[in-house]
Amino acid sequence: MAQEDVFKKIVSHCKEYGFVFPSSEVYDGLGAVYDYGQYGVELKNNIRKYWWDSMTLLHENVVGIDSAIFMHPSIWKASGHVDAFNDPLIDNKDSKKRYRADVLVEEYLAKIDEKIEKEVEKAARRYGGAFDEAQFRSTNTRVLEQQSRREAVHARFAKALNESDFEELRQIILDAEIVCPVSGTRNWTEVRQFNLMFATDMGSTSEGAMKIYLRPETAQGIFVNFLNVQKTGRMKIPFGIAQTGKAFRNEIVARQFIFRMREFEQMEMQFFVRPGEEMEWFNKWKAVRLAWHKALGLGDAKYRYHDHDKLAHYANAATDIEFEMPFGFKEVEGIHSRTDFDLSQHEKYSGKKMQYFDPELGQSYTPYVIETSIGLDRMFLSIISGSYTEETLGSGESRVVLKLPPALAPVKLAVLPLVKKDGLPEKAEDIVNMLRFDFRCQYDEKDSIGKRYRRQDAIGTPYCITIDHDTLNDGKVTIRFRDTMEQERASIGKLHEIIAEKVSMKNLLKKIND
RNA sequence: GCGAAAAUAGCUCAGUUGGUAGAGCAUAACCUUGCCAAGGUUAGGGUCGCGGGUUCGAGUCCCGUUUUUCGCUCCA
Repeated sequence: MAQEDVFKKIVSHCKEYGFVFPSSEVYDGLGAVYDYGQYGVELKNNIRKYWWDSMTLLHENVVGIDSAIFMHPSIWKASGHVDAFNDPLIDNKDSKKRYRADVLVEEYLAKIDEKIEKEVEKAARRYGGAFDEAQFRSTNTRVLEQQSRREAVHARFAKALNESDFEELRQIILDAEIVCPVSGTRNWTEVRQFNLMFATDMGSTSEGAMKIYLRPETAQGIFVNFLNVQKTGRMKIPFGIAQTGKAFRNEIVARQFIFRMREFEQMEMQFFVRPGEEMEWFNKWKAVRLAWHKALGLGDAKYRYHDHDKLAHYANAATDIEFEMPFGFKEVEGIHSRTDFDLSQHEKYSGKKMQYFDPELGQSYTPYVIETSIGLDRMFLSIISGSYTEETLGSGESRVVLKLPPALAPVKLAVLPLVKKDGLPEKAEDIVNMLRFDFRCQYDEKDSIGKRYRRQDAIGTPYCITIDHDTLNDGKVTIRFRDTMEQERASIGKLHEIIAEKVSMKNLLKKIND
């Protein structure tokens, strides 16, 4: 079966069985926004809990916070998002390629510089030792001509950028006769600005309103609370702050189901270390995070690291953990060594000191930061993708089963009376009432037992408990296992213990260290 | 954002040269069977994505639009 077909089936399955719905579907949907359904929300909550517990229970020096989505607008200036998320873009209509308009002009200026240098080199070779470079630069007509071209463009360019005058920016590109490197034509669109941050107004009157942004990442809420947590929690470096929450990006292209959404949830941990020790911690967290993924048991071969060659402005090392989705290996988590960039920026913009006094070293410094940042929705998609299985049974029939890690499954067990008479439903209800406080249970008496097993398979319920006529006499039930379809008899009194062992978050967490 | 394709019931799809909307599965009720789905009877569910146009008449032809998928592009 082709990979795209599998992906389509997964998307359909998510909708048909109440995991993920397109947002606002009755109004034709809203682009790249999705809602989680009755089973989706359980799975998502369980993934979040797995992450949260692994961070805050397994590491005594990692604590959590929950910062607000609204933050002071200056935070996004300090972080670089206001600049980086406001690129002026221009398309070439022939090649269909998109460029940053400012980069096109900068490249053009760099080319003129190259030409001038070539002229100088040529002249230097020709005149040998008697060459007076400064005089050549100030008198040679070709150099002067290039120089004046460069200066004219540069002056306009600086002004246009400063005033965010995109019409002028386009005019500069046209006047300079800059061509598309691919098509070689000058058939350009307008220069457009893509603001990747969502904005809204705080303050109820239009005059007093302040433009604020919906956070494009949760990390900054941790950085600006760094000292609050350090001081009130008596934290000593190295320590980490974890946070989960929604973030918002006005993506130009948002696609591939819940892989890239405009509203999404991040699970981030910023770990503060001594300067100079960052690579050691970077490597440690790389290993810890991969172990967390692998403990889910979806298959070690489905994960790989992808080290970044090109680093973001704040990082001195970065790697992704990629998962093999139906549409290829894709990033689900990023691990970045962010240096002291963020804390230094906030110190600069806020005017408040963001330093830590290290009693062991007897000195103050701005800590370096290792970030682990994982997309909860991407994690959800990777787990669904890795769990979705179509099987042909011995009888020639087929079944669709979500082989979810039991600790993450939305429903832990289904209680099924073999027939809906002779007191079996009543017995089943008793068992549900006994177990419902600890496990999400479902009771189902409709249709044949085989059909009910298939329904539970489709939502990934790891265990089915079946009550038959013998149960009324010997107090034993059948436990049917989702993945193997094998069955075993067990007494009702032991059910809690057996189920707990298999679905507990604790046992999943223990696997991380194995 | 550009290009291409698609959109009919919860899902998968059919629907003739334009003539008042169909199937299977799913769902609900009752009966029957009872350890790996698809026995019987009955019921609910669609303004054919939305808006305009052509026509006596549009699910079907034309235009626009929205959403989705694929490719490009972008990705802190």
